[in-house]
Amino acid sequence: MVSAARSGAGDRSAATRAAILAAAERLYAEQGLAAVSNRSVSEAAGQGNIAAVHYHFGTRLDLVRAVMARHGEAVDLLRARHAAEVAEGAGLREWVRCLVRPVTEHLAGLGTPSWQARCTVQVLTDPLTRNLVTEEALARPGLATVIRGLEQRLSGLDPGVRRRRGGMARNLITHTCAERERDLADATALPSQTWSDTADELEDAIYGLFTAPVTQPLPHPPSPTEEAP
Amino acid sequence: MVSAARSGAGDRSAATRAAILAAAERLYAEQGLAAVSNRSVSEAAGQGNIAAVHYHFGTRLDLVRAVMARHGEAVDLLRARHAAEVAEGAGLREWVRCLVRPVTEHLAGLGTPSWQARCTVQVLTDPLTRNLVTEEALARPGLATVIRGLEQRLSGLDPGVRRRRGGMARNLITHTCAERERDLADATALPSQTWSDTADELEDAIYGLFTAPVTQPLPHPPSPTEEAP
DNA sequence: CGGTAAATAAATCAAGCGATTGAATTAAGT
DNA sequence: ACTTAATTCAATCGCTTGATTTATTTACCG
Repeated sequence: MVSAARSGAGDRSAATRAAILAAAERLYAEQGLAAVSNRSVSEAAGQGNIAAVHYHFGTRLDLVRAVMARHGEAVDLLRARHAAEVAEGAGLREWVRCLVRPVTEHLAGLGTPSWQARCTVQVLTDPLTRNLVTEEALARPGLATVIRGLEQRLSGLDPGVRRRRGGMARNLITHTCAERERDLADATALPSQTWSDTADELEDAIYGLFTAPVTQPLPHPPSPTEEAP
Repeated sequence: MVSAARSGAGDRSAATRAAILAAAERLYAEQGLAAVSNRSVSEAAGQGNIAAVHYHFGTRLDLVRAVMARHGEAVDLLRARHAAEVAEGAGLREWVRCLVRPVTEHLAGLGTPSWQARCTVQVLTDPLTRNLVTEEALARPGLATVIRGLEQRLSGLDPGVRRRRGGMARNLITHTCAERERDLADATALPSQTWSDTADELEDAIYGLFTAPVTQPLPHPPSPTEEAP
């Protein structure tokens, strides 16, 4: 079906593929995954041909995979660079920065309006594509490095609590960036916040989240679902 | 079309309405809003009739509204009760508790498996229904009381930061509960955490989030999107 | 210049969709 | 028992979807 071909004809193909990916990302972000047909993606990509998506990518899931992979690598390269900079003696704050800045910097680099963050939320929320993303993300080496750095600085924390707070941090980054991206796109007025400001606030929040004192849960009382008024 | 009728025939109607709401909530949670047709909802509700949804609720948006309204009031009553208990001299921690506990307690009361939390995430993520929910939630008196209590305890915070951290807290509650609900539903093994444990961890996290030190953003440097390596 | 394969276009298929319709069923009031 | 209204059922409309197949265009390479 495919594969960028033997020769310079790949230029045309690469251009259409890029157009399709950009169109898909935008439509997914604006309308949600399930609401967007491959037809509308093809049309929005300027291809009068409604089968363009099928030709270049195959099934719908393959297209989603390709859309997500587009930014995944770039972000992870930024992560690796940040991780290399903090090196040895870094504290928790620096490792949190390694988690947040790569995302915001990448988004800043995309200009306004962008759709990546909102598209990510849509893909991450759709029950059929959820796993696809998380698996792909966890395979990134840069992320693994940062997670290791964070775990070292959080070794005092109960493993379960640490894991769940990590998930909260992920949620915070993902959805905060998506909301910020939406604000930027809708902004009729001038933007009051830069991506760097958003990163500052995210770092503060996640730092507070990780360093918050831990309440020891009581051993389960007889009925956990009811309590007398 | 509707309106629970003049007489005891309302029993039958009320029963089917409830069945439809339950089925819709479950399907929305499992498959996402846009992936679920009114037909499949009717069928899943045991109505061989594919037009049952249209008859009892009207359009698709009306059904979503009804599904969301089902739990909204119950949760807000819990919120009001919690707010009344903390009363005057309460600290930040107690007000955070007023934000978290009503949600987890309501979910605990639903038993396992439940779909409310995951359904909420789906409705909240779908671009067509996003606003519908947030507007409805902000009109609740209990929530308003709790927000007022929180703002009093956070008066030292910059209003913008306070507002955005509030949004983060909302994200944290919503998505953490949804993930927890999914874990509970999937759990082949025994549940290792109760809803009360989840509430403890959420309170810790949000308390840390609200009390985290605030980084003062630098006045914008020439180019915020690039920085030399 | 002509051969060749990639890329695009156009046409087709069964399936499912929302919405609406009118007929059959149910049960209450009298 | 019979009227009457609420509810359920069954059938229908025009439209869009994913997937596939067949033609047509494009441009590189010898």
